[in-house]
Parts: sequence; structure tokens; C-alpha cells
Amino acid sequence: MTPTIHDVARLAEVSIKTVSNVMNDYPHIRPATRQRVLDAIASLDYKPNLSARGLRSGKTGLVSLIIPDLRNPYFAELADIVVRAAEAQGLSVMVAQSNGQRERELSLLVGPRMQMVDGVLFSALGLSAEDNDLLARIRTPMVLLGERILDGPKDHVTMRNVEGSEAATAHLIGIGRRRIVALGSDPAQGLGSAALRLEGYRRALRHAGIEEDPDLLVDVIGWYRRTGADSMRAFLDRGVDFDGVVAFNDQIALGALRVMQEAGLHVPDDVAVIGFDDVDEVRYTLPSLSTIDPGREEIVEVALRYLTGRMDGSDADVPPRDHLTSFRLIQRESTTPA
Amino acid sequence: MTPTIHDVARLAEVSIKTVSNVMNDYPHIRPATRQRVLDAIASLDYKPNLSARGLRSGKTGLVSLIIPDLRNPYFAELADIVVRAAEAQGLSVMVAQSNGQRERELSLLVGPRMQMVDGVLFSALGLSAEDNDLLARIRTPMVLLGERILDGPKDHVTMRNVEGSEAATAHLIGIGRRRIVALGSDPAQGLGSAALRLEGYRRALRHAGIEEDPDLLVDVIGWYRRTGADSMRAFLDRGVDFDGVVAFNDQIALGALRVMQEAGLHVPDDVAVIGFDDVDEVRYTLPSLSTIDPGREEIVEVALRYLTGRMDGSDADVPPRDHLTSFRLIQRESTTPA
DNA sequence: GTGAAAGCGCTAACAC
DNA sequence: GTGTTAGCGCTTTCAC
Repeated sequence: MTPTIHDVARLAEVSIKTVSNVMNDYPHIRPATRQRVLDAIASLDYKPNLSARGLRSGKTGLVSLIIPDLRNPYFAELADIVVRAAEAQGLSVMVAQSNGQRERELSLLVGPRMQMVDGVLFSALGLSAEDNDLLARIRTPMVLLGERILDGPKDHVTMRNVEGSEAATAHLIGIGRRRIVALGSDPAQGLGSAALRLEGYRRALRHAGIEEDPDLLVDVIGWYRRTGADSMRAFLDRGVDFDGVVAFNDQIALGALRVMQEAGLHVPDDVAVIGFDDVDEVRYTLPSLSTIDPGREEIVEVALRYLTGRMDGSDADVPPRDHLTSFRLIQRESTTPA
Repeated sequence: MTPTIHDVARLAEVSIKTVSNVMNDYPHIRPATRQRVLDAIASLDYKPNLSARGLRSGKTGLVSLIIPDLRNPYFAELADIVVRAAEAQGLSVMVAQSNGQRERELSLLVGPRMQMVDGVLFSALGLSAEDNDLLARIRTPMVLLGERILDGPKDHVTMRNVEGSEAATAHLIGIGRRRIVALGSDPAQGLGSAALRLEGYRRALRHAGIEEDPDLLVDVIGWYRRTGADSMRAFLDRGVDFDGVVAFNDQIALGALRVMQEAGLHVPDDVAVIGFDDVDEVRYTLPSLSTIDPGREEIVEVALRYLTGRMDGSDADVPPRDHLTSFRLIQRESTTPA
């Protein structure tokens, strides 16, 4: 069957300890011995059994990434970066999908698979601050992503939502727009991205001395292209005058973009549009979409640094950390001044 | 520390064997005993150590999904379905990215992580039939996805590429187009999606009695929005007359769509366009994109069935299988007859 | 510098 | 029906 460390030891005429030493780069091994072992490994095509190693060491080299779903390009691109970054550190990534459902998130967090990973990157959508107790009880190292849970019992990394949204709105104001729709507010969401981005929108208006018009606050339940399109359609039907749109993510923006263009509105001349996330696809729409780049690379880099610090115990006594990444406003055709 | 089966046994006042029996749904246990064990498990919040179980049983409950990358919406959506389907069977999914590079694919296939999974779904892009020997040597159950490797030593699932492409082309012919661009041919690719889809294109032309014009075969190296846009721009510069485009995937189609519209061409009136893959985003472009739905659900369902059959040994002696899924042509605005 | 042996937590053959 | 025990393949303490 598949060779074990004993087979290697026998072939190299050493003990299994020596084989183990070679594999783990133990320093004091005679070069000749090491070479014999390496040759034996190669000739048997030996691969260490990771379950056995995991049992012994308590480490599996696996981290879990829990996200709502991969159909959402934001999370797909996030997962892409996580997988790359993790692999660079010799870690593999298990992807689990919650569909944004609280029940599903809970069962993933307490499920047996948690036993198998050294750490978890968790992008919560259903859980909230009320679940902090449960979160605190989880032993597996964990870093929270996103804004559902702030000031929780775990390390947390996300973007500067308020400032990002403020910058997006200010950008539209800067190119002369005054009747700006906030597309994506969601009263049901409580604290979370929607609330924070709405806050940034308001700050920008206030700063520019523009009075907020409730007619321009458009709810979008679930941030997809379809819901963005539906909400925009309903908004257009109301006949409210507007000249700019801050969409709270790119998917909404794309759905709205299509509906506005169908309705004969010209973007950016009639309506300037800016999104959030900078997913890849918005570079090639017509017009291309201005957006806020949330600094995904930085999010992943910091999150993984926090996580590995917890995993190897070097940050064991550090209280929960909070990191806010810097964003970038990316101007494209959808907000080009006339 | 974390409780073990011994702690549970002590608390429930039974032996570890009984605890193990309860967990594995062994039939002959007195209900009262079973309940005591279950209570003990609950009160200790006991979770079986999966490394130990994996060491003992030789099974980890993990499958690996090797794809080029998650930035590509086709693979992100495929991964989404794989994760869902695997979870429904109690399996977890490890995602690894190859970037389509042969070297990276090879190192993933022989790397230590293979030791940790019960099976592999492998969407090859760099490997080819020349690597069949290597593939044959791999013990881990494996199913190949896509068309890089046909008639290989492993089970294989993909769509009917030739027929799909033929249908797409025939559809354009059916709405009166005669000068149809094949966007995505790639002579370097040898056998593979590009060659098969080109073959389908040719069949449809032949069937309709349209002579092939080499000027209408446009290479696209790497099937992204950007390369689709670049290739279309170069093609437009050549001033060749055309009235239809069969793009070999949706990303190419979207890049080309933008460039054509920038150039003042109207889709579908001037040029009808059809893509391949039916990724989610093409529903909300303007115009929405007609495309070939490759039957991803079926691909995943069959692939996972093949894989689990190999994993549990029930199909151990079955020779490599080949399954071609049925596709669907989805007509949207980009090919609406005038 | 290398070997012998214990033990990580679990499953399953075998005993009772 | 339930308990005892060996052993999966590895790392690691302790000898030598």
C-alpha cells in the first residue's frame, strides 16, 4: 500500500526518528544520512500521512473560509486572494458557504469540521452582536471579516465603510451632482454595511450643505444585480428627480445601470453612478463603473496575519484586534464630468 | 483541554467503545445508555477529533477542487455548486488554484495535500494528454472536468462542446446572419475547448452551406473580458464585414460587446452576439447576452457521483468513464431578431 | 547524530 | 449489549 515512514526508514537503513528529522529540517543530521533518506523518500514516492501528523501535532494546516456564497463576485474574488495568500504560507483553504443564513452560520461554527481546521476566516452576514457569547466560546482561532459584528470577542478586519461611502458621495458632489440617490439602504439590516454606508453618504451631504431628501433613500433587500435593477425600476416609476447614484455595492450598481439605460437615461451625463467593491467585471461595462476599492488584498493580508498569530500562539494573550483597511476611489466613465 | 472520547465515556459511565458506537449509529445499544452518552456529549460539547478518525479510517471527508482560479466567474459558479453538492453529502471542499499553469497543476497533484483528501475534482488547463502517465499513477480517486484531457485514465465529465457551439452558430444563422465571427479560436491550444468549439462553428456553417472565411476566425489568447475586448478592437481595425459573433465564452463576449458598442455598432441589429457558459452576470448587461448553458449542475452532479463511487470503492473495477452533459441555448436580447 | 518507545484520539476485532 | 485492547502513522522525549 502507500508507503509509511517505516518503509522509508528500512530502505534508508536508519530509524524512523531520523526520517522524521529529515522531513522536519532538524539541523544536526549528517549530510550522507540525510541524502540516503531523501533518496529513499523519492524512490518510494513517500508522502507523509497528514492525518497522523495532524493527530500528533494538533495542527492540520487547514483554514476554513466561511462566506455567504461564491456566486457573489465580491466573495469569489476575496476567496481567490485568500487561497493565494494561504497557499503562500503552506496553508490550504476549505471553503464553506452559509448563504448568509444565521442558522447555517451557526451550524458551521459548531459543526465537526471546525475540529479539522487550525483557524477560521468568517465573513458573517446572519450572525450579529447578539451572538457574541457563542463566538466567545469558540476555541478555534478566528478572524471576522465584514461589518456585521463589531467590537466582538474576535479579531476583526474590514474596510472604512463610512469614509468610503463619504468619499463616493463627495466625488459625485464634486462633479456637480446634488440629487444623489443612496441605493442600498436597508432598515432591516440594523448595523452592518448598509447602515455604515448610509452614514457616510449623510456625512458627505452634510459637509456639502445639501439637505437630505428621504425620497432619495432607496432600499435594496439583498445586494444583487436583480434587486438593484428592481429597486431602480421602482424608483424611476416614482418620478423623483435625480442626477447621481451611490450604489452600496457593484452588483446593485450594474442592475441599476441597465435599468436606467433602458429608460433612456444617459450615464454619466444624466446620472452619474458610483459603486462599491471594485469587482473585476465593472471595468468592462459600458460605461465602466466608478467604484470604491475596499482594499481586499490588505484585508486578506491582515486577516491572515492575525489568524496565524492566533494559530501559532504568538498572539495568544493579545485582546481582540480591529483593523480598518484604507480604500481607494476609482474613477471610471460612469462619473466622468461632462 | 478539548474533551476526548474518554472524557465522554467517564461522564456517561460507559466504555469508549460504547461512545464510539453511539456516534457511529451502531444499532444494538440500549436506549438508556445511548441517551446517557448523548447527554455527556452535549454537556461536554464534545467533538470527535477528525484527524484521529481520519488516521484510523483512512478517510478524511475532504475533497479537493482544483481549478484555474476563482476570479473567473465560470469557475466561481462551478465551485459554488461543488461546495453545495459536496456539503449535501457530508463532504467538505478544499479549493486549490492552478492559475492554469501546468507546473502548478503538477505540484498540486503530487503535493502532500493530496494525502489529505479522499478525492479530487480536477479542472485541467495546463496538463494535457501527454501527462496521462502521471495521471494514471495517482492513487487518489479523481474526476477530470473540462476538455483538456479526453480518453485519459480517469473519469471525465464535460459538456457537449461541439454540439453546443454548433447550436450557437446555427442560432445566429437562423436569425439571418451570414458573416459570423468565431471569437476565441486559439491555435496554440491544441485540443481543448477552443478547438472543439471551432469545430462546432464549422459544422454549422457547413450544414447551412456557408463557406468559411478565414478572416472571421479571431484568436483570443486567454479568455477574459480584457482579451475579448482587445481581440475585437483589433478585428474592427481590419475593417472586415460581419453581422454575428459566436464568442467561445461569456467573458470574451462581454469584452467584445463593449468594444463594438463603443464603435457605434448596435447589438443585435448590426451584430448579433452569443456567448458560452451562462454566467450570472450576462443576464443584466445591456443588451443581455444569449449564451450556451453548459449544464453545470449536471456536470457537478455526475462528477461527484463518479467520485464518490471511486472513493467508497463501489466502482473500483469500473474502467474510466466519460460523461457529456446536455447543454441549453438561452436566447436573450443580444440575438433577438429585428 | 541516531535509536527506542510512548502516545496523540479514534475505530474495530474480539472477548465476555 | 458492552468492555478491552491493538494499532492507524506520525512526533517527540529521552537514552546512548
